[in-house]
Amino acid sequence: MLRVRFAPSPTGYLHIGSARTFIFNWMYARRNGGTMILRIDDTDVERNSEASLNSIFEGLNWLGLGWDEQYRQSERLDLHRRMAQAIFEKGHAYRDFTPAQTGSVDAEEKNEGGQWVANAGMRELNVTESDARATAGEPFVLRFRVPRGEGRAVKFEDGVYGAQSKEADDIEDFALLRSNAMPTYHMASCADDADLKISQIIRGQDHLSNTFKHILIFEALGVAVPKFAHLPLLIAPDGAKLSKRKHGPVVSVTTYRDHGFLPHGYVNFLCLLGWSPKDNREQMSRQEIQDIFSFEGINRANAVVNFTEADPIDPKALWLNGQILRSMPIAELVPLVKQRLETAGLDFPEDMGQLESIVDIIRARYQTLDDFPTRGLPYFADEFPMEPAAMARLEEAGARELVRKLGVRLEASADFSEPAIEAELRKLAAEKGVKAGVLINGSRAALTGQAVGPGAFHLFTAIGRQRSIARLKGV
RNA sequence: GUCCCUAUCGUCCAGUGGCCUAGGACAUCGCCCUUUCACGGCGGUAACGAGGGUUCGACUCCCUCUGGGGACGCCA
Repeated sequence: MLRVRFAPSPTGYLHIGSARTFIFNWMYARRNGGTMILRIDDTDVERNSEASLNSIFEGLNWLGLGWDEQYRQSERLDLHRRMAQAIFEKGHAYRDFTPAQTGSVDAEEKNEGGQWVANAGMRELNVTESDARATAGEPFVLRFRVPRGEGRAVKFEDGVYGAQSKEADDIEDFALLRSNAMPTYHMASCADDADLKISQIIRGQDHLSNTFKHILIFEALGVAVPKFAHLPLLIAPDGAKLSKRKHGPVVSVTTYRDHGFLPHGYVNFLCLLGWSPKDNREQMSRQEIQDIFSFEGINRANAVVNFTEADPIDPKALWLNGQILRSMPIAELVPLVKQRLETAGLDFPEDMGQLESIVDIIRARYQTLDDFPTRGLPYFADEFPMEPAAMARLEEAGARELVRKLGVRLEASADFSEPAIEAELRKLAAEKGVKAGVLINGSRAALTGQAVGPGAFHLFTAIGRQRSIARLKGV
């Protein structure tokens, strides 16, 4: 039975890279009829926060993909400790009584003298002394006894990166339990992976070198070693790993949501970052992606998420979202737009058909949900700004006067259908000896305050009889 | 510093020794469509990091270098 997991730590909001890891896990599980597990890795009591836990769920729920089982590591500490104890009893771990380092070790200091593998003397401590000091209450950290000096290599086959190998001598004696008896990430993660029968671990490439340690743990535990697949990292335009401190809120999933992205627009975009269907397809439904998702399509090099300080959204993501926005069933789009309008405190037609036709007319030139309450303001409110370019349209060739006149005529006419309006407009233009364009552009300016937009005749019906006439006469 | 990963247009991908005069998409520039704009259509600019091999033939395979990323915590 195929089982995969996504294991975020609640130490910040849902990161764009984490979201992609979640999506790839999800696609892989769904593609292969497996089980998707959400596991909250909250063993770092110091850094965990309820707020970030909420924001992770918020982000995940917005993606709308869901999961099958859910766990919290903090509720499974006994299991972690039991497994650590088992490793210790088998002789694969030892107590290290070296006092914890105080303060944060800065990078330069840490790198002095090359790689650290173990604290002197502790690995060799005999059982009697170790037991005595532990019984006396001296604090210790439990470390894995990495097989050393045996010329042993740890190997595995990565689903994305292929054959991987590392000399055990190059792996340090990593910690399993802290001196406060809390499991470390390595211990908790492996214990849970074993207990939850995770069969395939899909995670970021930043864990590639941890994998050798994890294999050591699985082996010491005497359980089946899961398969691994590591994903290339998402990096910033400056080449650095995406971080909140350096790159700000762009790394958060909520940034895209708040900019009016469709959940699937975001999912689609993220899937294209580091994965390819190999046939040049870009816009794909969830089902399409799910049907062909495989590790073969995953690239090995890191991918840059394109953004600038001024514009936090990747242009390709924006384009993709626009494509989806204008091609999705209108009935699915309207509720999302409605919600957006409500949030903005705007009015919209009660009549579903009317609302649908407005949305359908304007969505061709919009890219996000956010465009409806902003650029689409004139369609949902009577107060809207008159853009300078629109104003210019009204100033030329007596347009303003003609537009008013058109308003009067339309008011007098019972027929407010598009053909009738067009006929009326052209007739008026002919009478006054001006080009129809003057009236068409003038009307658009009067109706929306914008110099650009949908075809003018669609506009009248979208805005509605009452409003249109009032706006024409009021210029 | 040690170890691991990686390298095609500005960006995201395609390319698994001859189909490559290197393809698609975004962005960008131009034209068409549109009495506006967007959508759409057509076209342009734009890349195999460097040096060695292997081979009849390298973007593709090997080595070195260089660049980029990651790991090296009682963080995850």
